[in-house]
Amino acid sequence: MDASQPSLLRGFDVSGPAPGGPKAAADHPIARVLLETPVPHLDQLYDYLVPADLAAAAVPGARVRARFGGQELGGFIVERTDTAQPGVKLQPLHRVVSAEPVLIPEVLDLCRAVAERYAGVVPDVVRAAVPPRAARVEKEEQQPVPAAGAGGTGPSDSSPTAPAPGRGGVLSRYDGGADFLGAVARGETVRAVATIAATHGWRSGFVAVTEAVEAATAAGRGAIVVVPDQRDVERLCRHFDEHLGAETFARLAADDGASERYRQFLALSRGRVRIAVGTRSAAFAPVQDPGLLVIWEDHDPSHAEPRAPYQHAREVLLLRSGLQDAALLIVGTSRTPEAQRLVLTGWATELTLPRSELRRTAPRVLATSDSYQAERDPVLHAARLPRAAWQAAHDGLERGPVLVQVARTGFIPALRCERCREAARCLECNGPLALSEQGGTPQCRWCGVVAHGWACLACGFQRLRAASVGADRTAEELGRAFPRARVVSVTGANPRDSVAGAGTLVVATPGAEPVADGGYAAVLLLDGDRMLARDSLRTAEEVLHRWMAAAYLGRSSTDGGVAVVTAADSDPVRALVRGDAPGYAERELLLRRELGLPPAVRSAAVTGPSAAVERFVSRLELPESVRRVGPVIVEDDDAVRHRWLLFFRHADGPSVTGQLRHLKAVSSANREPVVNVRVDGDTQL
DNA sequence: GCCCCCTGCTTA
DNA sequence: AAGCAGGGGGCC
Repeated sequence: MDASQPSLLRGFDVSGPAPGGPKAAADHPIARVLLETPVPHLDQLYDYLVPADLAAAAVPGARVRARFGGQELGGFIVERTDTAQPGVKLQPLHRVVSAEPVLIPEVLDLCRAVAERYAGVVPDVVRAAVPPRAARVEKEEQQPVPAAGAGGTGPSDSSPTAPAPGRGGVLSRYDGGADFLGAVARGETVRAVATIAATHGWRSGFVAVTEAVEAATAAGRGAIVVVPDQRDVERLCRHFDEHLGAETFARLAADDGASERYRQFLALSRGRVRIAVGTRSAAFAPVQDPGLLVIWEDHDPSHAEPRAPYQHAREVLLLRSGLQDAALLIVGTSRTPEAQRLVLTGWATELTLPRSELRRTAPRVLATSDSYQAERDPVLHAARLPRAAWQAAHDGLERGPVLVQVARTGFIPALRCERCREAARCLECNGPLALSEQGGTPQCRWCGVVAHGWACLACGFQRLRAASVGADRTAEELGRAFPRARVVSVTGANPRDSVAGAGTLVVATPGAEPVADGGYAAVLLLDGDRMLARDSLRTAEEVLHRWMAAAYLGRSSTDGGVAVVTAADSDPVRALVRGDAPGYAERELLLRRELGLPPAVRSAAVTGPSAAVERFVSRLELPESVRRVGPVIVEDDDAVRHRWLLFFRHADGPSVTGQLRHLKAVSSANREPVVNVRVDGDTQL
């Protein structure tokens, strides 16, 4: 038909348009397309010819399929233009999957910024940002968003309309809080870190989040709230249902199912609602003109994407805040060194609860060393209870429910006799037996002797069981220590939202603690020393958070609330006693600065086959100030891999990650073995 | 990533 | 001259 077309096409490629095939679109006949390929050196835009019959559907942001090399790939139209890259033989777009603009320009820009920051490829980020399509959903009538209740999560929480503590709201009781809310309401780009120290646990935090979201709405702008997991999504949505209205926000969570997720996504991209609540990928939600970005509990590891390029929701929101002039609020019951760094550099302001207010709302905290082994009472010994803790629980049960937080199963690698449950001891040295990581034969943790042919010293039985000293086991032991209490065991596998009443003893693992109506009379925090014994940069920070989160479910000291932590004196213990998570984060950050460790500096881990990694690292042209550490040998499934760690200043971030990205593209183009690059990841530290 | 095509070597 | 394996470049 159009004589000018064939010359643009590959002359003899039969897969192209048949002779006299489709004409190109009259207007903007070229589509620039982002292809869904994880290959680093293909991370760029490609031009395609838009056939006339696809012209109307081929809008920017639309999902398409196009021929690329020998295969057909999915992708997104980034823009329509009149001119193509010179010297390129254009292929026609094969199909416009849907005219729905799902990748909006602001989100694409964000994906690019994230890819740069994490030395990854844009399509990998886009995959997290745009949920898979559910064709049917696009055709549905535009109904009010059926948001929260839809998941059938049950009416279980007949939550007594949130105990909104204090008139005048939560945030305004924090120094700087009222100013922050005012600025958000005026649509200004303010950034703040708020560490909620208050009884009623997360509910106070949700009130604070709601206040901030309402301020953004008042400014005529949208808002995004990112929470760590499905359970928080449900809780917060319930809260929003009551305080903002069920039809005012979209809920983005993978667990709601593909159709529902896409339905909620469309409600945002089509502008029907402008508030999004969801898990980490909600940081990319297509909210129109977001004026406020919130991350709840930014310490939670679920905020980090487990797939390349391993972006963290907090950093995504930080980038988005800059790109879209949106206010940012980092809020939760703990303070990460990352958040503290933003405060210290002046990038964010800190919203602090005045000491007097803190004393009024916090429980009294006692620390007792974890010395139950020295106790003579066998019952307390079995339940791992120092006497002071027992006393607090005993008194507390008279006045209300009592919470006992225990380490998760698996934290305590002890073994017991299967029959009499006596702790299994090494026959040589009396040390504790434990299974190694992979299981197998038990070994003494003191002398290392392998316990072949073990027999119980007490009863002679020859079989061991893992002393899963988790919540269930502890509940059993505590039942004996408190014969008159009603003992309830709550874990991730056996969840429960709330409890009430004196005489109830709740044994829970960290994060699973139910809320008590009116607060717990006493909170016991057990297994502290064991939890602190793990070796990772984040251990103390995590443990302090777990303690804080549980302690603040207790009543305030003025109401007789008490929390007892059983651990040897240490920085996190002192921080808990003082109720000073920000102070702890600050000391921790200053220490990291001295040691040259994240988050005072940024990091990148380069892992892969030894030769490839060595070559990769040696080719990097890095600023002087970059510290290289390695190689360390890591083994996964019989493959020996090397890992180098790079530590670099924040100011050098763009040049270092740019270099890493460039080199990945080069080595991928050269077909060299794949090296894994992980920027600012935790797992190896 | 996958396809294609080039190269170089084989056998006749 | 045809056949086949191996590897590198291009893909819009």
